[in-house]
Amino acid sequence: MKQDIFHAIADPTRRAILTLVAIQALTPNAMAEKFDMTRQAVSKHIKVLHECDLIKPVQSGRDIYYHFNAKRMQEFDHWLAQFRQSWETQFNQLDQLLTTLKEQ
Amino acid sequence: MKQDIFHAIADPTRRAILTLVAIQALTPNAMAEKFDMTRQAVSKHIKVLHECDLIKPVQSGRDIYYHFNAKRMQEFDHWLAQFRQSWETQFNQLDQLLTTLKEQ
DNA sequence: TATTTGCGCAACCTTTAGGTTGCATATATA
DNA sequence: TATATATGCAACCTAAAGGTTGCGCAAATA
Repeated sequence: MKQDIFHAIADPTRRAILTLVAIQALTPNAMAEKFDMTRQAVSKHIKVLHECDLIKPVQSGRDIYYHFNAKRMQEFDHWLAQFRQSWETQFNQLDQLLTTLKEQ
Repeated sequence: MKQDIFHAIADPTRRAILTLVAIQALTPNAMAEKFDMTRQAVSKHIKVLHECDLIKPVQSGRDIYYHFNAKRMQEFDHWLAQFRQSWETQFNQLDQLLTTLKEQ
């Protein structure tokens, strides 16, 4: 079941996991040490991130290192693109307002 | 209660609302016409978006026009920034790999 | 003034999310 | 080989999410 990446990043623990693995690939146990919950709870979050391809497992003996998948993360950037024009417009309008106020 | 923007954008209906109001400010009724659910359900989504400041109400008689707040959406952009370096690195590595393969 | 219309709030219901514990399996190690 | 360790899966529980209907209120309109 391919999960929604927006749902995936909605959870703060999952965002923290992404931040961690973006720096360095980690095993589930290594991740679990960083959080105040059981390893199984962390594993559930890993599963969600894995199912939507934000992280990728690399097996090494009995260890599994999960790697950050930048390509997938970039989809957020693409989604945001539709709003960039809006915020540039809004900020220009704010600039103009401030300039006008300053001139008075 | 200030809501989390990550939670706010996790719902597909709310993302659709954001796309709509980024183009043009709309009233709850106007939004509700676009979706296959009751006005009240849409209103709940509006409430979530409003509580986390992604949209701003402007009263006009008994109508309320909700405007997109680009500034708030930009926070999502800032969060993404921490991963930009990762994906540039990964893409460069991919480029190098492809170049190496081509040379062989 | 009486009525319609736009909106928000509250109560309720069902599904999903996120945590727990327990167990099975595969690999590493004594 | 026996044991310890890393991981994933399943069952279970509670809280929250997302939908519904019904209601109240304020503004527009007949």
